[in-house]
Amino acid sequence: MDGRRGGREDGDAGTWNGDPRRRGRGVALGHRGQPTRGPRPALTLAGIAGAAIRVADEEGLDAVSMQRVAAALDVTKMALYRYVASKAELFAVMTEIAVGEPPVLSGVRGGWRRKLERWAELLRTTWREHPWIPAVTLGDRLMGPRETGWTEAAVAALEGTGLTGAERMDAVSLLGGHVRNTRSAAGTQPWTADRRLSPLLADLVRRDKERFPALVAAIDEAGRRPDDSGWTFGLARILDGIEQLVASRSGD
Amino acid sequence: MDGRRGGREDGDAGTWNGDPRRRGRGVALGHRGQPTRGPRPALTLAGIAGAAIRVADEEGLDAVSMQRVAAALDVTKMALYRYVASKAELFAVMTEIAVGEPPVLSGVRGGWRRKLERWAELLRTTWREHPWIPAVTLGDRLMGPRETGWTEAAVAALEGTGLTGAERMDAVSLLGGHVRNTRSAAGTQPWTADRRLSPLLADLVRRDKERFPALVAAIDEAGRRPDDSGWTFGLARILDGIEQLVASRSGD
DNA sequence: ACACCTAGTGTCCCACAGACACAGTTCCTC
DNA sequence: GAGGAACTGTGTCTGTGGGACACTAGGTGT
Repeated sequence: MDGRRGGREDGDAGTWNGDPRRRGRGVALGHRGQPTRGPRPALTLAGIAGAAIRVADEEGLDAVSMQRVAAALDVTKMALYRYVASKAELFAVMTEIAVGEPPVLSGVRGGWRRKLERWAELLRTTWREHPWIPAVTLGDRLMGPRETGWTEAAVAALEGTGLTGAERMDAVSLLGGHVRNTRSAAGTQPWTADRRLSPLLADLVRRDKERFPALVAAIDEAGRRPDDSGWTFGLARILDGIEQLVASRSGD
Repeated sequence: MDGRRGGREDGDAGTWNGDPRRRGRGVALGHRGQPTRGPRPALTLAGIAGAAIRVADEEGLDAVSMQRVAAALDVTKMALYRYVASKAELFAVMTEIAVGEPPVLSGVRGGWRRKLERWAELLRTTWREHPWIPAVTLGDRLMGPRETGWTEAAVAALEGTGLTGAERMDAVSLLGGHVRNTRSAAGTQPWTADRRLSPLLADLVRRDKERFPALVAAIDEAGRRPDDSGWTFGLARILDGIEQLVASRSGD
């Protein structure tokens, strides 16, 4: 089953050169600079990444081993190293493909706020389909052009607001960070743990009522809330904050 | 060197029972419920966690292997499993110890905003000393009592603001998330990569000026900025947003 | 003195990332 | 058309990691 090779998960993802200190040949996400000498490649970078993405989506990031991905393509693990210099690079390519083409916000009416709102929602949707993205995009790494394209779109939406360049970038960072947090923070806060994890922490909190009185009060008062409560709340707060800054700028 | 055992990194961290489905004996972060039968333990949970924390602080989280930690304590790797059920549990104990005692904000004058500001700064400081914490506190997991105590402190600061219980929790989540992001997002955004990583991405962005015009403009206008620019910006925006909500509530 | 519990050890297994040499392909050049 | 040259996928090997399990040595109750 699923023994198909390659897999055209994606047609053209631009010029993504992976780790250039290792591979001089023009490596792109598909056909590009094919050397004309040896046997034809049985795989494509996009196909490999696609298989890896499928594994990650279905079984989690930890299930993504070179072995596993290779098996899904009916190849040996070492074959993958012809396309990818390391597992880290595989993750990079996976990310670049999974984030998809950056959105076009010019069609969104209503000024920067509506545009950013839309941008954040789209990003959130994309990341929801690939829950492993937050974990992979953590720490020092290279960003691919599509990923950069997402940032570009958001920064562009803030042009003409009177914010400085640094402020525009910080604002986008802030918003993107919120998406990341609400996508990856399951269980990080006690109430989310309360909702989905063992009742252990809830026990701890409730048993030590005198130790966490404010928390107990808040939890009891909150009751059942929708899953995306933190998302909408934070989004509104952040945009309100930015709006206030924008207003103060145009008030000069 | 550093062959000292135990290590009293921490005196009393409360009742942290790790994974209770596995260990019935009263395991605390130090002396507690010592059985009186066999040979004296050569180690303590706190000592082990302390050694692991030291490794993580100095060489990064990836350097924390059972072998490595055991070696630092002059013990076999398997000896650690007498104190810890799994590596995940070791991480949990490390975190619980590393976050430290939650702050007391009652001494902070100036209302909830100043309190939260202080809270966030303290959290940030703590996390700065242990840069691995964001990575470890990601995903589903249990929160220890001290960690919960941090949340408690922040939620308590919001009492009397007119916010609902859910809003109080969401606000704290939002703030904590911001700390997490500005602590772990190095290289996640193109300009931070620009600053500290290879010039590769900067090249990409600049070479494709026509592809990322808004980004180029923002970067050029921003120039050199302090490292914590994103931090202070986001903090101010978030607090402004919360303040607006608080105001609207008291205006009812 | 003996039994019983307990702590650290030694040995084993499996999964994983990656190095490296090799064999089979395909085209370019003489 | 015959050899390379260049290249792709394979087989094999090493090192490192987490963890299971049986065992030995140490200490305390009866």
